[in-house]
Amino acid sequence: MLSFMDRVDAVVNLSKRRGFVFPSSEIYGGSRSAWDYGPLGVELKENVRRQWWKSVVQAREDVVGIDSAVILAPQVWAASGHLATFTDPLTECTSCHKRFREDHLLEEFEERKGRAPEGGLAGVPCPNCGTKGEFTEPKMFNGMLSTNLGPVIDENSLHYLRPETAQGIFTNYANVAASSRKKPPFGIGQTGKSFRNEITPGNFIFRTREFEQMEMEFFVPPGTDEQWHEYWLEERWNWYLDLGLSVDNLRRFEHPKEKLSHYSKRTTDIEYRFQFGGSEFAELEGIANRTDFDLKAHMEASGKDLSFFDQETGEKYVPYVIEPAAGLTRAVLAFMLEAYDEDEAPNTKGGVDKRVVMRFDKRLAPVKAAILPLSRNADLSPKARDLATELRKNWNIEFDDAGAIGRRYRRQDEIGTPYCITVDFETLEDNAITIRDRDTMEQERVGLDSVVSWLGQRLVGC
RNA sequence: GCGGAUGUGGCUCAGUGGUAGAGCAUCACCUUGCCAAGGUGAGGGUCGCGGGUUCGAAUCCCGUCAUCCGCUCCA
Repeated sequence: MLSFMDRVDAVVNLSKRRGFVFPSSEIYGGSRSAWDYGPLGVELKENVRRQWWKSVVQAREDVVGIDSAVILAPQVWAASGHLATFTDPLTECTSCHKRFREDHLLEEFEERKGRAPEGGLAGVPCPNCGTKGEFTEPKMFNGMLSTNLGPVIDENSLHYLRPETAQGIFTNYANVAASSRKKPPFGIGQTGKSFRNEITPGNFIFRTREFEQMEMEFFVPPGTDEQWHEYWLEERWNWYLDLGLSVDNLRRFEHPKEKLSHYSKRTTDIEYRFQFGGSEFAELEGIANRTDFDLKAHMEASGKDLSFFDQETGEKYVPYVIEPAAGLTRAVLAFMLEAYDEDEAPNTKGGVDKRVVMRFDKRLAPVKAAILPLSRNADLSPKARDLATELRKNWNIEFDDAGAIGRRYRRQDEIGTPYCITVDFETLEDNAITIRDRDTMEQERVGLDSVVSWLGQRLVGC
């Protein structure tokens, strides 16, 4: 049994070797703020995104999608509270060099002693080494990435890259509701990049300063918010299970009331068994009851009325919001870790060899099938290439005629290709090919005419 | 930002003052070959970067950069 960190190492190595994920800017030494997705990685990531979009947006009558800008008006972040709460005062103990949030140090002292420390920070002992009051001057640490818009850099040019996609939904709430003729309960989904100045990025693609989210804001009449919260928890939990995460590797985490975000009434995380830094689980997705916090905040700041008038009951209200906010790039990591497996395959000498196989759900597999002509024979190649061209109309297909057949099977197993199709000398006579299954390694003879329908039946929803 | 470790071909590493190496991987050709590690050959490295010592530096010294592991960041 592989340990978690061995599994992570194996996946990181496989990622680079086969083109899933590369260190960003590697030729200049790399930057751990972000990672780049290679030819297979981008397929996998887009497949995860597509499954989310299908499940949360397209398959539902009550949810529509949008794609908002990354850079919004700065007032948005003032109104949403991010400008205030994403800015933390950080200080460092000059003795042991641990960093702390100034406000946390003061709060903890007061909780313990029942009084404020004399002289502020100077009266607080370091929680790590006990040295009293030896802290650096607190520095403000802003969690949002900033940039300057326009040719002139001054206080008016300062803008922020979104730290969450959600606010682009709230600012478009009225536009979407009116143009799509939706009324609560209904939702707006969006996927895309977000940016946060994480203090410590790391652990592969788990925590990066540039990352991708899949968020949906579901607007409901106040009073029905708690039921809808439960509903979406269930819905999202099942989505991960359906795409192959094991129930043993998933956990729900209920945020303690006193530690909730500034906007939240209740937040429940869906966590995966990411055992980074000694922890058992870490967050994949947070499902929050944001109440009417955001819409009200934007009503007040913008002066626009974002309330809803219900014709049936004659009531006017500001909808409550249930937000399933998932990390796309974290989901990719979870699916990769879950898919990684080592087993044994027979070899030509009658024994068995170790085999690395990514057991992706077919819907997530970057390559759906590989065409492997048994030999580079002049009669086989054209037939094999024609088949590949035909199948590419529907799916992402690889063609490989280099090296021994066993080695080629191994290459496809390693990237999780569900089906390998061999074209052999018999094909020239019987017009049939052999399809080999990734997991069972069993083979089946299928007529060339029916390959498309054979695959079509097995690649439903891809 | 602080502490510790590391930096030699795509990967894993050897090489501790005298003209850069191995295995794996990649590519080409050969092999009628159905589950990797047959044959022949090829490509690929200013040894992280800058400076210093030396007749001579991957190797010694100084600086610098980057990565990895640790520090209440909630996708």
